[in-house]
Amino acid sequence: MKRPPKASSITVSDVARQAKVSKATAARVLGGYGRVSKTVRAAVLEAAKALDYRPNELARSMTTGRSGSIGVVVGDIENPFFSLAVRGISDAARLSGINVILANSGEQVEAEKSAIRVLMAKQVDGLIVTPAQSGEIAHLVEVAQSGCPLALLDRALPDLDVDTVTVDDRDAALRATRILTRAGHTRIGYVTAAELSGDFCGNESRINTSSVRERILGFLDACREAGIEGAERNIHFGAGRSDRSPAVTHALLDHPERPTAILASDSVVALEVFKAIRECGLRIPQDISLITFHDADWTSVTTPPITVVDQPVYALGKCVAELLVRRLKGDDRPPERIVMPTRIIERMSVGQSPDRQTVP
Amino acid sequence: MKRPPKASSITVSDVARQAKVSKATAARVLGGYGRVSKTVRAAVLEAAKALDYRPNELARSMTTGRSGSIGVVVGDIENPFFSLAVRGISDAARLSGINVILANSGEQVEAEKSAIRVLMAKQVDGLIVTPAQSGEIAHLVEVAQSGCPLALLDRALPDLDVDTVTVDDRDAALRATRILTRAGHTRIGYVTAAELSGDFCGNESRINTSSVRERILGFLDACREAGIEGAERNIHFGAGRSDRSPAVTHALLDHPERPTAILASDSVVALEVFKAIRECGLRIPQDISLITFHDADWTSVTTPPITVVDQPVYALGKCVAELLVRRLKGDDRPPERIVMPTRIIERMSVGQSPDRQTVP
DNA sequence: TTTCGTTGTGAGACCGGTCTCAACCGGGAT
DNA sequence: ATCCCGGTTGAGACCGGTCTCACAACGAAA
Repeated sequence: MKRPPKASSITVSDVARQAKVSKATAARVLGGYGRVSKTVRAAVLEAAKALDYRPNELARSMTTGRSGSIGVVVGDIENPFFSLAVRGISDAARLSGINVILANSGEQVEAEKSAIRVLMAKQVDGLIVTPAQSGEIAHLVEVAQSGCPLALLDRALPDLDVDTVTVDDRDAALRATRILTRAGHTRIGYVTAAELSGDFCGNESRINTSSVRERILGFLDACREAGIEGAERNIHFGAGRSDRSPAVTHALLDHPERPTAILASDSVVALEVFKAIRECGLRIPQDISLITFHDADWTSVTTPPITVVDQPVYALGKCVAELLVRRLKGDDRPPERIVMPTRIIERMSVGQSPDRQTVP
Repeated sequence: MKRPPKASSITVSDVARQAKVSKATAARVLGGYGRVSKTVRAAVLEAAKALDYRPNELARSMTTGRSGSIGVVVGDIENPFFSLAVRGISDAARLSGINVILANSGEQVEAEKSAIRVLMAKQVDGLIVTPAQSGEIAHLVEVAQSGCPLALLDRALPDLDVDTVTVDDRDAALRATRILTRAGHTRIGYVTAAELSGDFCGNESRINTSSVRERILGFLDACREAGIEGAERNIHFGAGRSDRSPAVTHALLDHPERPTAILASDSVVALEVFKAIRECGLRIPQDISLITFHDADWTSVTTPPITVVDQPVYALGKCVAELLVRRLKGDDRPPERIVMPTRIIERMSVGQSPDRQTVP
């Protein structure tokens, strides 16, 4: 307070004085509430223009209790999936005159908690979160209970009944995997960036992120359907942007029983896998087939172009934002859980299993 | 104000009452200023914990005049260049306990102005902007004059003397183009997403964005150096994410005198060009060579992998943010203009000019 | 002419913090 | 015993808005 670094700005009182009316009246016309006579309104407006008055949103928020902004906590803005979703969110928000405060959790619950704390302290009117862990959601429950509208993006939380927008992860994984099994693949690897606390051992309750779990479930469904046993052992965690990532993917490919097909959980992982496949001197799709979630722009320009699960990412973001905005406006219908459909874009990265070709 | 939607929260006064001290004293320990005896501090802290007190940052900002957040206005978050830069910014900001309010201008000056207005009204402590147009900077000048620290990212503004971080665009373009000219290319196209108001006609003052202008200047330098005439005619604007983009790139390639080499101004444009080249049935690098700015992750996995100008994007973001934070802390050295070096990563997308091969 | 209702305006409380200022306290110097 | 002093505390102003309430002015209805 000592040194207001900004040039002390024009306040309602200043305008009121200039227009020779009371602060209350000036505030009425400037704030656009209550009734004012035409003449006075004009006088105030003129004074405001002359003084170049700009309202202090902070002060306004202070009394109204509404800040006019929502907080968005995503796993990783750099992931094209999230940047596209964020654009969907901001576009929808802007349409309602709301702006977005963005925070990155880096998929770390602690960072997520801290971001939420900060955003709440900033009095955001609502929150959109892609929860990093479905195991640790106390902080989210707390938000919801505090009455702050909360919406979940891309990842559902069974125990948290709030507006949620996801895609049909399980079904998508099922369909994608089927493409692989129908091409005769029996050793199929699933690679995800998610980290696992402890060992998987086929116990899906260990998987903390709902979308990851659903996809794995869909993957296993398809494997089971095709009579593939022990598919659980081919699920690999911890790929993605971490330092360990190359190690994970290479370990996968160097293995004597390496998979003949891989399903990647997002485009960042897929890129890593794609690079690793090249480095190992393997060919797609002759030696190994690849399908990935997210139709990232680059997937269509590789040689061969890659078969993908196309998620309506922008719509996903737009949709949560719209849901949240509706809440802000006072809608109190029971929470919705919207599941958006995905479609598979078949390109050239899936081939017959080399196993099948050699056997007959 | 009628209906505070949030459950009315615990305030300093509540804590004070519970701890049986005055509001002032409670505020002192909660706000961490002034002197308080150990015993009283403990009592207040205990009361705060019991009541689950959380400070209202808005109220705090209100009196201090500092909001603890900075505004960032970028052209397009979806462009990997910007998302990476934004991560650099947020990482640096977080280290200083500052958070980031992100806004998208979509490269539209009006949207940029509006975003800045909103951010200023929200009392951000500082602003990082990638100005969409170097011609219209009145709003930025105003920000700077109002005493709000402002820093420019990726694009310099000669007439605006504030902290600026850019890359050596001109030199980078020169070096990249030289690679092309030295491979014998004489018909070289430069493709950028930037829009031009009016016709170019070789008049670089028409180009509104500094980085775009610098690059074009570098490009022309190299062409001139190689004795190529009329290179100006091979500069193409308006590619990128717009609807017209495919038209622009195709028109370029369908032209009878189509270039034998292309320099793309960013990875989004390059991807568009890459696709178009494929669709025209042309081969890289035999029929046409390609270099692009920004070492986007996909550029290394295409066939062939693409030669790029590698900009230190993350560092760029981190650096502006650090510069800005320094200002916030009261540093009043004269503004710095930092130009970061780029390097060219030569991959496989540049070949000898087919012209040269046929002639001798 | 009195009464009522409507409309426009001003005074001042309030939001939840920060910060100034004065009062109070006990102990050491005088 | 008196004075001074630093440490501690409480009262209350303040930030820049919003909003309640009281009141004045005026025209219409009774």
